[in-house]
Amino acid sequence: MKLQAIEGAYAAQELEQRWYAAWEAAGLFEANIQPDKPVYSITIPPPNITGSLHMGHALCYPLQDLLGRYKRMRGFDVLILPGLDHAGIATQSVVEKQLKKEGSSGVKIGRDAFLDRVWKWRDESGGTILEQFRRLGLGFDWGRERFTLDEKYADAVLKVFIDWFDRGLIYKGLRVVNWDPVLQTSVSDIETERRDIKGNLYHIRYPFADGSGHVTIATTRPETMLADVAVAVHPSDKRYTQLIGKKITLPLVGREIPLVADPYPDPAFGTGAVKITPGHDANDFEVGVRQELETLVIFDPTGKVNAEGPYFGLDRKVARDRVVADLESGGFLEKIEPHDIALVVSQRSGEPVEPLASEQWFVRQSELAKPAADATREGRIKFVPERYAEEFTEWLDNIRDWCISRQLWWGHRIPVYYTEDGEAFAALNQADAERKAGRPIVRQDDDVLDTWFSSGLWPFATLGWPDQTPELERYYPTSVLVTSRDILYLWVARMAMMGLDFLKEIPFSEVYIYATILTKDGKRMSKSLGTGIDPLEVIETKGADALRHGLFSQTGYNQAIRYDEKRAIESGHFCNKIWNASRFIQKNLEGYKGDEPAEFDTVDRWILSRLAETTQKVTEAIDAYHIQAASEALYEFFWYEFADWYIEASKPRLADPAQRHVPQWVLMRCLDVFLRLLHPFLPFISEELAHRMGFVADGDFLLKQSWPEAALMLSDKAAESQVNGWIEQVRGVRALRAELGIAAMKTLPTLFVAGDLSSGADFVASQAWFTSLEPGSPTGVAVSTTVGGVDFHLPVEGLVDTESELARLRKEQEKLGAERSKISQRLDSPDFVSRAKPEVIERDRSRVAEIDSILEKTSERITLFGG
RNA sequence: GGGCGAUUAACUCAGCGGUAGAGUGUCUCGUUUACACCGAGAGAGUCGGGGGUUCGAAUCCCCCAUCGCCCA
Repeated sequence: MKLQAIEGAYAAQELEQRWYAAWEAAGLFEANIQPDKPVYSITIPPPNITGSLHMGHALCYPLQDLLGRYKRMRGFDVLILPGLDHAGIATQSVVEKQLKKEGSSGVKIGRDAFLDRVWKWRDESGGTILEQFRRLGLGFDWGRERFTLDEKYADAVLKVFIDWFDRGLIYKGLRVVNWDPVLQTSVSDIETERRDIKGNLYHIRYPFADGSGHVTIATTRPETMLADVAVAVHPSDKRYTQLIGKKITLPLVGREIPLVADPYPDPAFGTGAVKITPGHDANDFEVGVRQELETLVIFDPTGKVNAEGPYFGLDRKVARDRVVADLESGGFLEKIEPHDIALVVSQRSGEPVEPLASEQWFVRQSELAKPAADATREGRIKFVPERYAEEFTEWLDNIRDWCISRQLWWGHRIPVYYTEDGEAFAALNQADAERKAGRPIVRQDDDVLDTWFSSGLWPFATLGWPDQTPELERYYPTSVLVTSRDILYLWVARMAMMGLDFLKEIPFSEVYIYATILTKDGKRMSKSLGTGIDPLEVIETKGADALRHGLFSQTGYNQAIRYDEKRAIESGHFCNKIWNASRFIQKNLEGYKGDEPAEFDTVDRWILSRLAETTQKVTEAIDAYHIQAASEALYEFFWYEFADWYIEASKPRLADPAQRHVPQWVLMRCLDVFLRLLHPFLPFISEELAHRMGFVADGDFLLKQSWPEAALMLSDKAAESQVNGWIEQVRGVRALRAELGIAAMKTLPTLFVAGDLSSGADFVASQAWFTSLEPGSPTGVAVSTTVGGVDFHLPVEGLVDTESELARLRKEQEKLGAERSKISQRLDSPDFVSRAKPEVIERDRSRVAEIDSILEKTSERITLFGG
């Protein structure tokens, strides 16, 4: 055993960087197919190549690191495969912005040159986030890093697309999609956000063509009336029954449109009559399909009016003002009411999304979703917390077809090739397409696939699929997916569907959804709002271990965490405590040989038993993803039991050469086991101390040590309850001292004791800071307390203020009296005595007896002080 | 409109049928040969409100309120 001195205060910075380099150099995180071991695998949620570390990452990835380290120590063959997502829109925007600065643009330089430019950006600055991951101490298999646009990965994407296309699951159709007029592409639902804004509800009169009056409709988007094709009312709405089928002359436009009956309008909303604009509203589009109406689109891809006439070329915002003004001057505007609107905004551009009917590629979902929903219902995919399973299956059961085309260049280009007459073939390349078509191909589809289409293949494409590689064979299905709630549908559901469809097996058996990190006052963390906290800054100032622990200590089955810097500071203090306790042990190893003692004292068995219990708790809590409980168990054991009591109690014994080998061994044993338990949580400080204490040899690593087995450790409940009793007694005596203003830790000569302390005398005397215990009562004035059936008398001749001592005793009397009456009330109830569990009744009875005995003594003491 | 979550000490959060807990902050005392990033002690809550189930409810059920998230 080789010790390296522990000196100075704990300083995270230097040791964290040093250890990460050593771990990586030693290939510690590489998965090597080890057939004799059970498998544990994770393919991490690939961050965007444009991403930079935020607090969500600082929780998500350390959680996976924790699980991986834990499983490795438990003897699993662990693979944690990292990688990056090409992030279509985000990346394209970054490069477009660069070009704009140079006075250029994608359109100017053309598709190929643009893509070269993006690849160049990716090689130079894409993926810095993976470097930042190393600062967090993440033990991922960097040699197996994957990227969703790798050549091999792209093959998997092609295969999936072609397969689905040939099976008729992929189709092209006219649908209303979320259109981003700035980025000029469709965006998926997840790429949009709702924002509640104050808007208006415009009531507009639509006159009947025959001049017989009008119907008033209410709308929040008057400008879209240019594309109206009907007005709808609910069939049961008596106000309109007589009018159904009449023709309406659309104001400003003059087109004749019908008044139709459809279940969509809510009679209670507005006037009950709704204008129908299938080209610019998803609900209206469905009405249009049902009512066989045509679809008009009046905005071009940039959001400007494309219809000939007075509004041509106006931006949609300007068009609204003009349309409203014209309606007003035409006498069509009945009123304008303030109205709250849930505006849908594109996350990427911040621009309100334009619902726009356009030709897009879709994947039929119901047939693919069913196996995923069934797998969840049957428990083959388990969610933690469980409540997400229902949410998940519900979504799958009501799934809508998936729009997979994006009007971008950066991504997997849709492998659809067209013949001159417009027939479409999905193929690996043009030659393959021509072979399939049996005639020349004139062009490939311009669009690329939704990024989620490729990331949906992540758990198996990263392992080499469609080839049947040894990795795929061994590590699929993966063990767990750790992810956040907001991509449950868009990513998790797709992986489940794709994995089940192509590999006939679920991609992961468990999904752990961790909490969203908010600011300390409960707001969303966002860079644009300036409410974000940079994890790297926390690492710089407090250490990655402190950051990890601060977040872990709040992570369980909750859905939100308020991050307060105080948590990381607190965790830093914990690190410091561990550091200093280790230093203390190291300084007290004189003559230590490392042999297990033949006999232990009660206090030794107490702490060893607590260690076993802690091991058990931590293990169970990790298995249940209740990381908070595991962190807490480690914290409480180390600080409140090991440091506060065992180390303190060991001091007198360490001073005695005849018996010091026993506490030395116990201290070392506890620290050794504790550091192993701590390692998955705080990998750096645990590694550093395990080496400095000589638990792990040079060139070896804590990660290669075995996880402690609670079942093999000493458990001694009798010792636990005995020492817990002594601790209570020490606390009672200390409180007495404090009441009298006697300094803590200032050793006093004698404490008188009446009652049976058994072998706890030394413990109580030393911890309550007395030189010796003497049986019986002192002759002079004393203050006294009774704990656990033992009376303690502290002689205080001349020290005590009679009045304040009387007050103290009366307060105690009152407190005990209140407790007694509460319990005896319970015991007096026949229902309680006949129905409650015997041990509960027994506990109450003995407590009443104890209180009575203390009360009796308290009265005596009051009398003694002349009360 | 539907669903989910939260509401516990001044603040941040545990506990989730059997005597209300922690950290931070507050007050008092203390530098003792691991640690003042420390130690000792104290004070602080009718566990959001109202019903119900139970011998017993912070904990289970129902209703309501407030806040947050998701879906429409």
